[in-house]
Amino acid sequence: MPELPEVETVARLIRGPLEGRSIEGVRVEWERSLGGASRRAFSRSMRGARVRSVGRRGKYVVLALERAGAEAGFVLVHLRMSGRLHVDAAEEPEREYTRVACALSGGSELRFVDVRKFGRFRFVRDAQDVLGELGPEPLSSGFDGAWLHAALRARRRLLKPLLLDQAFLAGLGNIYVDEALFRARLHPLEASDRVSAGKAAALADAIRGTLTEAIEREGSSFDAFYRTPEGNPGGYQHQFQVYGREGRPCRRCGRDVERIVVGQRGTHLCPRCQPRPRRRARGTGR
DNA sequence: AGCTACTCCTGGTAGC
DNA sequence: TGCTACCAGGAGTAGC
Repeated sequence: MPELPEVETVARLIRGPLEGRSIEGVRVEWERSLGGASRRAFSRSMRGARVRSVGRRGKYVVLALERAGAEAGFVLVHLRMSGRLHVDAAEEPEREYTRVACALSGGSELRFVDVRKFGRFRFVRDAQDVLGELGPEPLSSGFDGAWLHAALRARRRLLKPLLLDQAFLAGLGNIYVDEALFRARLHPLEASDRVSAGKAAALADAIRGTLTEAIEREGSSFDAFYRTPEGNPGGYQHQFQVYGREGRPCRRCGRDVERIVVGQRGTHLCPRCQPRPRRRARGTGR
């Protein structure tokens, strides 16, 4: 599933072919991919605009648009489970499951392909309306052990659901949360406000390290869905320590990796490296 | 405040 | 072989 490293890879690879191109026409095959806008309104907003820049915030690919050199809104693409972006020559055969396509100057086409239809290809006037709700970027300079420790203590939540909360920290999904918690030797059911400063620092390092290494390998292709815009699978799935490895030996200690369910999410951990938290004593705190 | 359950979707797969 | 039932999963929402 595309998380921060996959989205970063996509943004980097479509930047070259997209920046500076004008949008000459749009085709909408599945209207709900637009996230509420009508085909007509979407078309009107897009047609004639030029792609000024391509970036990423959290799990969003962000296209900044301009008209006559002035800001003209943004496209926010969320790939969710099965979304992909490709820039193809217009004469290339149609891709199966294409939901939205934008014809570009120079004879290419930006194609949003999404088997499961959960992804979104939205036009917004003000990107901050959406991106402003997100927590900090884990690879930004402001994210470190001290920040994380304070933020964890300000909440009373289970670690895993909190790290998946995009308003808390932007960009992590199911895979990288499991990998980062393993690396920091923290159990996913640990209470956020019981994580020590030292453990929080280890977790911050684990998050940054996992994401950085995954970006270097162009993300993870655990299932058939994620491919880079060039059609290649990522390579980080070969580095997984726990995700998808239930019943197989922990690479650190040899104990079988376990799979539990936390907040309706499949969750992978080594029961020896990540010991179960002690139950909070009744009446503690507050 | 934070938790659970449900919804959106479809290809793949387990079970019969 | 061919059918059905169920599953994964990010995020939004409702209800407790």
